Amino acid sequence: MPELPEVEIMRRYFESAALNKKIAALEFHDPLYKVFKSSTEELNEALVASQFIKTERIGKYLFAQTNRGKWLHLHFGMTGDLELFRSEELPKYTRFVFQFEDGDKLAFKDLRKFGVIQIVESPEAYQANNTLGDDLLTIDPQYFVDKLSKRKVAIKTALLDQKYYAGIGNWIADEVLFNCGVHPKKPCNEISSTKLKEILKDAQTVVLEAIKKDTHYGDFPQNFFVNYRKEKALHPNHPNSPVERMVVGGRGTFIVPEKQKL
DNA sequence: TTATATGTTCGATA
DNA sequence: TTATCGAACATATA
Repeated sequence: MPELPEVEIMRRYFESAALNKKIAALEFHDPLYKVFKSSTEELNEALVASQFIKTERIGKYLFAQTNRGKWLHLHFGMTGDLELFRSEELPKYTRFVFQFEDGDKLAFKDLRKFGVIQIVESPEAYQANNTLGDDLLTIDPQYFVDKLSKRKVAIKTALLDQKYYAGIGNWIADEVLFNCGVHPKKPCNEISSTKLKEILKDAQTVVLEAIKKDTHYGDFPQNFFVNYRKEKALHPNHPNSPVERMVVGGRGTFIVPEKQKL
């Protein structure tokens, strides 16, 4: 479920589901240990009998601090999600469960297992060790221009890179490039500073609106381009220019040809 | 059966 | 050394 807006919505869900509740036990349900980047011992040590006191989000990365100081880091990959439940039966694709003292259980579900669960010292330490940029919403326009204006990569590829600004994913990149009328394969160094600033501004606007409307994947505001993000779809403003699919940076990419030219 | 899917990482190549 | 590219990861659905 996870680009920046969805992770922000998940952060709020996590807070309402888990904050200030004592953790009674943990359950591990991923036999291949793909999503656990910390050992079961380390997770138990840091989490059992403690409680979460605050959360933080950087781009698509969610962090929660325990009252014992350590931070839990959650990443949702392509298909990660959280679900509060009380039944005996596990929600489908559950990989991990927090059992709380009050009987609530919080499942980390992840069909494709691209997600991550681990204990870290702090969000800042994680950022430094993994070359993760600051959250997209806090990025300064001049910094954005400085980081992009000399690169030769396709603009879409650069937008998906989390190194300098974190949070843009595949549909948001397409959304923003459509809004700004930029072809995804356009090399960064051929785009004016003014246009780059417009791209940043639009990305932030899209993200804020998606958060405000409580957007979940497959359920976007009507005016979003993502609703037409499939081959041959007709956007109402461009009835004579059906949506075209291509691959940019290894990702499926959708454009309206008459609006986004190379 | 083949292609595609909300993401990231790592090895190869330029 | 740095920048970029492409494959790989795991699983379901069209």
